[in-house]
Amino acid sequence: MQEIEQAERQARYNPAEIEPKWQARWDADPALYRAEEHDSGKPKFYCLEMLPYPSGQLHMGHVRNYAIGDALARYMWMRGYNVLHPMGWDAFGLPAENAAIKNNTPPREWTLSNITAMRKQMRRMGLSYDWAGTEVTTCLPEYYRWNQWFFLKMFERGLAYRKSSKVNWCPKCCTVLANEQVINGYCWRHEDTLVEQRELEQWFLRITKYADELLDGLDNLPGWPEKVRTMQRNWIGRSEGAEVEFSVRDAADQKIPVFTTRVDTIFGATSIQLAPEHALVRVWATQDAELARSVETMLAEQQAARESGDIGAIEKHGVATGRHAVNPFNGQTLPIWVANYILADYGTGAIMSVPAHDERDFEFAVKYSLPTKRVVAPANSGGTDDNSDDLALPYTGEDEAVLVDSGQWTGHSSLEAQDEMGRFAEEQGFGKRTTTFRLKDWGVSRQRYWGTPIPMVYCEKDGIVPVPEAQLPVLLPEKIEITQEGGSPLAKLPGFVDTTCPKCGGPARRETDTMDTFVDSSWYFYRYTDAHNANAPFDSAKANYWFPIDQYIGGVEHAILHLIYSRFWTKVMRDLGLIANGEPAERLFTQGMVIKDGAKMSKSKGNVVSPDDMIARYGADATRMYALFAAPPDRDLEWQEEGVAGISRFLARVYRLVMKFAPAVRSVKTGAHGDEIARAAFAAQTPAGAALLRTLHQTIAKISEDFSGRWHFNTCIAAIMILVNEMAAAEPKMESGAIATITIAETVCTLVLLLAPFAPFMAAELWVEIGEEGALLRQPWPVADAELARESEIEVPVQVNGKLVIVVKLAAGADEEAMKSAVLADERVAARITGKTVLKTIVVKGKLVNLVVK
RNA sequence: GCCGGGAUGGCGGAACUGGCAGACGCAGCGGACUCAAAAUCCGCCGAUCGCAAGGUCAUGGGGGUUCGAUUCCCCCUCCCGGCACCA
Repeated sequence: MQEIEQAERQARYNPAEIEPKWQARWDADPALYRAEEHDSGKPKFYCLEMLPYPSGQLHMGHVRNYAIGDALARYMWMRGYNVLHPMGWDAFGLPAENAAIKNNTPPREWTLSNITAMRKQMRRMGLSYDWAGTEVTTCLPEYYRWNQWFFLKMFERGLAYRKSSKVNWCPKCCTVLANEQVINGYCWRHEDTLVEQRELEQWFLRITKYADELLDGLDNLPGWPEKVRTMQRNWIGRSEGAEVEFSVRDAADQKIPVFTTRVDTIFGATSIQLAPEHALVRVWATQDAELARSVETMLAEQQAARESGDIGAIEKHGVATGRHAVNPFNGQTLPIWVANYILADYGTGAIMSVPAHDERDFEFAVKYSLPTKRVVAPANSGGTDDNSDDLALPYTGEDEAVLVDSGQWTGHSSLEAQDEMGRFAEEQGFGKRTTTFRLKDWGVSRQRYWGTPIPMVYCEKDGIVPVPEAQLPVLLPEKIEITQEGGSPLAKLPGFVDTTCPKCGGPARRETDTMDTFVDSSWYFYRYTDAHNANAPFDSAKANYWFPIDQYIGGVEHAILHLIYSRFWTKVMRDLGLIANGEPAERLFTQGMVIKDGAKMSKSKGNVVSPDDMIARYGADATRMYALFAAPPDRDLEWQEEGVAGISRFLARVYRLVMKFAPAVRSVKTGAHGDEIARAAFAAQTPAGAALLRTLHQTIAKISEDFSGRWHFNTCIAAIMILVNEMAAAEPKMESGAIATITIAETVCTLVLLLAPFAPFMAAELWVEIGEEGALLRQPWPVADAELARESEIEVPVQVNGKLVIVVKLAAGADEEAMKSAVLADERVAARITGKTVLKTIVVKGKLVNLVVK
């Protein structure tokens, strides 16, 4: 009695004991999962998950992300790849400052202690990162000095520049935000805070120089999700068209360039519309009090709409300026209006209004009774249109549509005319064919403390002077008081601000803004390849060996932030000669969100589940395995704790089963698994043993295939469950003897290997228990034997008129004739077709038989 | 409005190139073991009619192609995400 209890206790699966033990062992010997030397001769595989912000706590989104990446990295190791699987910290940023204000803790201290806590959590999760070799922390001078170095390189090349412009200002962050960080008018960090517009002088990075390449490059990234590519395409927003210069009547010096994608409709222009912020409007407003008032109202209304959050809801309206412009194509005079729907910062801030062929212009023209002039007709109208038919306007046309009433271009197609008229404008000197982007340059100045100091100096004599490379890093001062009042905290530190001009040696002021933290994350993955290099951001040879990233895994929320910035940065680094490739990642995977009670798991919604709790209750293996099992990785995952308990039960079952067979496995000579002798022995199997081996090899095949791209780890784990169920059921049926023992040993050994990517702690533990030696990650991944996996018998569904009647068992190799006769010989089939005529027999080899009868 | 992704039992999901719809798990029900409970093991588990054998209906809705459709085509509804007066 006591002995039985003793035995039961020994066989009880206890992750709280197993997991910390292995965690300690892996920590002590990182060589178990460290990348090989570059010249190892193995193929390389760079597997990367997006680096986290060190908030202090891992959440389930992280757990899911890392469970995917870690499973892949472990699989690739076992497949014999030279794997780089690093982790680091996006360690600059606002929360550290907010914590400093709240708790009076220095941001550096707060951040570093959070990192320590989260690193511990990640280790507890059993994630296979090489901490000592590759960890990167962006808030350390050894890292951010290279941000400054890149900034100087960009400045040299005119890619970093300073300009005054309207910028997004978050009153809660007390800093400027990039366009990418404004979501529907709200701050990306403060869902309830509307972003204000302020006119400020700021540093910008010329990402627009790469707009074309960033866009076109998307076509060559088949390994990226279509969704992300589409989002980036929309964000970059390329429009090809023409810029045409209208002149202001009676004011020879005043010109109004307009941008249009439909220059072919220019003969139909009936007014010019300017944005309220347009430079000419400002000039005219000084001479026209009424106009000034109207424009002011317009701007105030926009401001109010922005504040209420629905700028799209404003009704279109405008006001005539009383001035007129001349259409250079036909000399026609058009009234100039100011309209609230014209965007100041897109194109030229001015448009030609063609009511007949543009929906917005049409709406506007109807409202103010502006004339509508048709100049394009559908291709099938033969181009003879005389404006008198009743085709519904606006007619926005198509490429083949035909121009009417358009001077020398009458009768030409829209598409032809667009090109011809653009050329004509160029020849005549009043326009050009051009391309406009929605993408704007990246504003990187932040009026905050916890970021990379921008390495620039302002000298009264020499103006903007870059800090010489030799003087890098410009260190971020440690002792500083952070307050809520806004403005750059560094500006209040005379010891930081006051410096000497590197050019003339005279007194000068340092730039006191810091860089956007998206700068840090734009190139961190290159640093992983050479994390401790003190002389360069990284060694080019090392980067070129590892890049591009073979598999990048992260949330889709970075589609137009990090993922566009880092593509830009990569292209800049390529042009600097640092790297060979212009794209950072060959393949990108965006995992779904973790959902609880119908909403994304988040602190603010109060529906978070703590990984620590789950680990304490069920273990890390069960927690990460559940994250993979509950849904395919690309879909959202509904968190249900009962599911974790289910996985935990399954793992306990595996543990007991393997422990039960462990003595038998140990008794089998190592090296027998999968070799010729064993295989010959399998040929003489009992049916139960053969069936088990068949399932085993089908499972290997299924999992291996999924790792190569489909990533449906939920079905991989289901397949392992089936194997375990079958093993438990088959074993009692198998006769005892050498063959059965070998079969069981083979199955158990392979099962442990198959579990290694998903439940690494338990796999490592069981690997030792069954008498194997050596690091599990260095074991070769099992290879499926097609011969063993093949079914000897198949079940063939038989249909009559497409409806299932019976299922017959046939030998696997049966040809069409054999299938047909076997089916017709079956009495149940015969009963179904007596008295009827078989019109047609459809036989799909190995699949089914369908009798069409009448 | 445009773009992308979805909709399958009580729940998460499976069915990969058109071929047995509901794998695997969760929850539930029944049983074994137990003084009892937990744990474990075994069985059942889409709806409906039927004592049963078996039948009928069923993958958001409606059409179509096909011997055969969760899968392909057309139309529609709803949900999630992105962009949104971009000229």
